[in-house]
Amino acid sequence: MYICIMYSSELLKGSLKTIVMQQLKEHGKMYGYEITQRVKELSKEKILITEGALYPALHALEAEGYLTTETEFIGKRVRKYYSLTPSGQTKVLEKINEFAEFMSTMKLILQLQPNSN
Amino acid sequence: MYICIMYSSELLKGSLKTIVMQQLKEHGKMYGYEITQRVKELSKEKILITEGALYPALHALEAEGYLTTETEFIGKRVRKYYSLTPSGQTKVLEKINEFAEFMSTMKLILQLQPNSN
DNA sequence: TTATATACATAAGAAAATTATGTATATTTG
DNA sequence: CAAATATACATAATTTTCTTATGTATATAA
Repeated sequence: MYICIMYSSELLKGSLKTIVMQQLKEHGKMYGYEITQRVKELSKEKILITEGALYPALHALEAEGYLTTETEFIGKRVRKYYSLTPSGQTKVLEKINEFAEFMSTMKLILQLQPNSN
Repeated sequence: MYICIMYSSELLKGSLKTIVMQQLKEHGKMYGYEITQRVKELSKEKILITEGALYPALHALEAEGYLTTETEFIGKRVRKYYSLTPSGQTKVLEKINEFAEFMSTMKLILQLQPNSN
């Protein structure tokens, strides 16, 4: 029996695309399931990206021109690899900066001491 | 003509109640408009809480038992002061801790260097 | 062989904002 | 002094972005 404190629900809103794009920036080329697993591992189970959130986000980012896809077959199973387009590479930097600034402002607003992490 | 980079829209989602409760924790007793102005000032115009977001949030927090209200008249104009209930005082600490943890995880995920703010 | 993991996708519903609208008083400015 | 702006509340319609549920299918571990 576990008690799982997952803030993925409320606080994650608005930062999912940033996380996804950062992973692609770091690893060049990834497929959906891989992203969920890596984020799960990196966050020590604290950020669990659901499929219902991930796939629509990936499709939206592709429609916005930030991602391109290549389909690959592993045996009979399909895998859809996503990678950043040039405009996606610009966008991810913007998003990361924006998030860093947001964190900085929130630290001020919430009066968190500089080394509270 | 200005260019206003406001992340209040996307990133703020899920953290509005935390901000509001933190302000009440710090100042004891505040009315809605006062909260918007203080946060605006503190954040250097970066976090602009809209009325359509604030008032429903305050009403919800009151319904959840975290806030109580006192109505005051300034001349003929009404002012509704909110303050934390005992359970609200507990809750705000939880919320701040949760946010700090979230920031810490995001710093890891987004590979932000410790002093990037 | 059965459960679990991998791998995609979409639809219904909920939560929490934005934007728009409404009401009213107080103050500043031209 | 009139008009614009600031103060102060509130709610409704809409949008965004999740969760939860459902669906399909293959691969692997127990």
